[in-house]
Amino acid sequence: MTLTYDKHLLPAYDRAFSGRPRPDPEKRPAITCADDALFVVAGPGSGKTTVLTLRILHQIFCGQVPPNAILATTFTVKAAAELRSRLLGWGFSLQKELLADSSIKGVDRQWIESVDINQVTTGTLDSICQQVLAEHRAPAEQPPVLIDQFLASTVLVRKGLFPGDRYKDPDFDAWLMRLNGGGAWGWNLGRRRTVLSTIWDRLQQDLTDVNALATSTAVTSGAKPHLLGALRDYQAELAANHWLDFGMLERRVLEDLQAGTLDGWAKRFRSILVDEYQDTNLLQEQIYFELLKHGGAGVTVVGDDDQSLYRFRGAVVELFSDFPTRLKGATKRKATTVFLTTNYRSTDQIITFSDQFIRRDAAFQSVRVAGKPRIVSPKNKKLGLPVLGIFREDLDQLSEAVATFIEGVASPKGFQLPDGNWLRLADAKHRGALGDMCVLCSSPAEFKRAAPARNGGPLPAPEARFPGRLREALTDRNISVFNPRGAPLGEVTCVRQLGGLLLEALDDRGMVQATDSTQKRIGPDAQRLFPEWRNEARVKQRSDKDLNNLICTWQSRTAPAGFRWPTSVTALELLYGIIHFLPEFHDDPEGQAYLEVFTRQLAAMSAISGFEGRVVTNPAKPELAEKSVRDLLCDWLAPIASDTAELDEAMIGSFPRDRLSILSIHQSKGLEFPMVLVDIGADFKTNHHKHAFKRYPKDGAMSHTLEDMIRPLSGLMTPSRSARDRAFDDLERLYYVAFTRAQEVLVLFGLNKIRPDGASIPNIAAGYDRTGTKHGPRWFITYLDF
DNA sequence: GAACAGATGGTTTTT
DNA sequence: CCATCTGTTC
Repeated sequence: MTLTYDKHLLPAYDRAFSGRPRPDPEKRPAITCADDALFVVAGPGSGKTTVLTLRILHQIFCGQVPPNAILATTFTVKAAAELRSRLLGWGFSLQKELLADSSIKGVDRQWIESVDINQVTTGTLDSICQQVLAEHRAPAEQPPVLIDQFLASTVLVRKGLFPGDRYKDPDFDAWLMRLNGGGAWGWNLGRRRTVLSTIWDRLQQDLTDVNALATSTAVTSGAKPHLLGALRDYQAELAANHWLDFGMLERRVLEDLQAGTLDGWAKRFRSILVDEYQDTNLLQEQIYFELLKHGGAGVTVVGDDDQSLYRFRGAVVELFSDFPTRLKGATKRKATTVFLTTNYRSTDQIITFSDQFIRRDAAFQSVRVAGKPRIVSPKNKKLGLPVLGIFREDLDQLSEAVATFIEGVASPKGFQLPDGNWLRLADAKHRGALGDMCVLCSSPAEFKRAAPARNGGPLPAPEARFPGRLREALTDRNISVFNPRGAPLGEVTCVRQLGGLLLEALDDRGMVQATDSTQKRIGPDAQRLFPEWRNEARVKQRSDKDLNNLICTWQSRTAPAGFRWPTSVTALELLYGIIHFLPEFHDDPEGQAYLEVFTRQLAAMSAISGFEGRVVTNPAKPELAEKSVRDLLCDWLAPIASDTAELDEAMIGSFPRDRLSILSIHQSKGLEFPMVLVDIGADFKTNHHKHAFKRYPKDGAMSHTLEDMIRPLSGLMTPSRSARDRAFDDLERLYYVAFTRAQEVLVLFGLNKIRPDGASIPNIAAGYDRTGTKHGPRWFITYLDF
């Protein structure tokens, strides 16, 4: 006898999670279907992770698939962690309950006892590829080293852009600038590097190479030699060091799979499951197909084409929508399609609004999965409130109004709606209500980029954007904001203090910082920020005697009596010495994330600096000592100041309940909140062409231009839709994701100029379609004009 | 409907 | 900084 879903798994589920409703029957085929290729199209809030988890557990417990023969991948680190914790949590509970079922006997019982859920392979495809290459290499082969973004960037600049002053070539520069889609404003070395590395990554993702680019007509003849030279030199430098960057990592795994050297690994899988498949690129698809060709594994892909947001990373949504055809072409298998359309997340009003939004634009419908049904509420639907709208004349009034609304909703009394009813969140008695809401913006940045100086005068102070104004307005109301991405790292107070203390301790009086050779390597941002950091450090030193002692000891490099100052000491030791006096770095979740930036960046720079992140003190050779400090300034602290080092999303575990979170729509993917406020146009004062791409694109952006350039050279056909159409598709998906994060209350806000019932500036999110027609679900927006 | 003065605003996402 | 948008005036 084998165990079944209905007789064993569901009863175990009931006992394990008493009170939680069973997964509805709609999910049954997706969980239990034994076909060897399953295509699950899962709308927002339809329980994607539940289905994936239960499908895996069903395969293990009922299908007796060994856990180590299962591979489950997702798209982001965060999603991977979530899937793993759900899988282990449910897996152990169900295992325990199945063992408590005395009707399960003999070999079945032995099987359940032998199961070790831990052995399921989960992770992002990148992390899995990294592991595979480390574990399965030929005995004599040198293991490839995966390099991070910082090192890759450094190599690209030093080996790609600098040699022969390539970046100064007018033709090459003009071509890069045009691809970037902007003018000369803010066009600096960092931007040039980003454009170049985007091209490089795209070549990998589309399974093309530099040589193919040589035949491209999209590269001007003046730019071509420099473009090819830069990319080839970068490639050669990585090869010489046995380095792999992110894109090459997956490429290597694909090549090894094709060559058969990873057969031992590939053949062990009996089931491969891929979450968020709508964001898969050609390279990743080919890895999955290659794995399937190697063994008899079944495949399950889950996703929603309407939520594909990562074109800039090479995602091609057609790989998802055409999955059955593409799978058949590659492996002769026939996929079974299952739609999950019941949304358990949101109220009926929000579901209807979102559904009308995504179906409103006729030109969008042809890129959606064929025959896709609309998302619907469950039978016992919660009607909920209408979608609310807060629109005001200017940024000042808007931030005040939104802050007043948030304060009201989070208060025990609540906020009175136009119909007289009071809106308050369940947890309003405590400040916990703030954790039940979030503000979604296309960018959480609190300040605009600084405008250029006038006539050589001082830099004007950067102007606040909506998130910054909202923070001010909420601070006045005694509500704090959680927005770790709101300011560049170098502008965050605790980062500035820590950075300044490190600078003071390492480089007393800025002797190293001021030397000429240093100025070449420390970028302008760091040049500007370092003195400010030092000032803040001195203020801190004056307030803490012990901290001051530590810094002074380092400055003089003298040990207490009876000890000798070491000739070489790691900067990590200094870092931990200092944060001992700065409690926010161990107590506060935001602080911990910032500390992690310092340690990660130090580790990264240690790999390329001859001093390995150490401080050398050698009176006989002062130039060595100086060089070791310079390396730390240039490759450790300067990247933090210039925002090259980035905050790791995974370090921000959960959002604090007592603060209002502000996040980008991309960051909100996969999350849900009882109340969501979406910025559909706090930035748009005029119908300005410069921000048209954020609301009503004129034509494609860099990712679309790159697709047009590289896809004809790759195995993928040239895109059938225009760049402009693809830009619209992307924008509609973005707002669809934003709207469907809300469980109970959805609030749209912006300036009056984009107000849906009177908008004068074209804006996808306010009901326009790409032909210029304004549609509306606008009749059921309730405007809050208090 | 042209010409002018004053305002406006600058891409964003990740392994 | 500087191209382009908006509103006003002729």
